[in-house]
Amino acid sequence: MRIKDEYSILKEHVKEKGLRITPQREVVLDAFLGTERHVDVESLYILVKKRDASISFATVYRTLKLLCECELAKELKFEGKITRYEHKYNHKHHDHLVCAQCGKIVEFHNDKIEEIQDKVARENNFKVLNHHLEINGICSSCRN
Amino acid sequence: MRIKDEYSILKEHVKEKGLRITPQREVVLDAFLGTERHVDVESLYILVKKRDASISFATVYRTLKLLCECELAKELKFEGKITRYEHKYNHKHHDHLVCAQCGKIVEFHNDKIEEIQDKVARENNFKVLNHHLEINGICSSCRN
DNA sequence: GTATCATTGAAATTGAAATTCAATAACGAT
DNA sequence: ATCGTTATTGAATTTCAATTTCAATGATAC
Repeated sequence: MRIKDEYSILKEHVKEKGLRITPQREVVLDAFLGTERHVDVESLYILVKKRDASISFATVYRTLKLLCECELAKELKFEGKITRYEHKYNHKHHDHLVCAQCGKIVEFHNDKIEEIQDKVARENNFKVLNHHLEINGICSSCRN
Repeated sequence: MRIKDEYSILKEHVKEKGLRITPQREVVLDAFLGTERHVDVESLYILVKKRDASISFATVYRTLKLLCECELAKELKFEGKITRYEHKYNHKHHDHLVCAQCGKIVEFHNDKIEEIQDKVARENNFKVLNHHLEINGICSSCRN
């Protein structure tokens, strides 16, 4: 079985839901895949507009929802910030360091933290669905 | 120096800001201190109303803001949930387990996690301001 | 007592996000 | 290709939490 690309994943997902791939949805997908990570809806909307000015905010929202459903995208809600979306396909789980001043986002992963989280959940008889760890601070550039 | 009680802390804080303690603010403080933890604004408003029906939503919001400023309260923004407030005075830092089904909130603290977080931040040249760790899952009652 | 300034409640506003709706476009069956 | 069905679209509206405005009121310092 070959590795499915993002387009096929979305196609399959919408098919399963009895929906369709449309030119608009393709544009939103392309724009999303073409961005750097952690894009917000507003910025993505602007990028989408560059490719097709007739596409609405609503369609961007709706398509992002579809992308999240099929795990091409992941919604990120940092404290006090607006919702962002990052690429999820072919990306391992990770947490984030966020600079409170410039907004810079650094991804990190730590097995030990994951492990302890699972342990804590187990001790409290919780079945883990997901977790959110966000460290807010000031990055080195902003400290100079 | 004797331990200040919550009332004195608020009093001092508003004084510093050139503001005043008012009957309404006292009622909101009392209601907040009298609740269980993790109260949302709506619920607190209802509790406040029981003591003084003339107090408005705006005053509850404004007073909660004051309580957060002087660290009597802490704002909690769990993913996809409305803002909640917990008692902060005389309470150690902790993280939360949240049941996705019944909303139950369990507090926990783990030194090792804190330690690793600091290490990760240091490695990335971030000066930590705060962090937010939230584990979402299903509690034991909801699994039965 | 008076001038000053914080406080209040009601209502309006904000801002992000989601939804409604009539018009349109795509699909499957024939 | 044509038809009927059903998803999709963009514009506008709505939702919802949260905040702010504003005129009236109340407290404080002098």
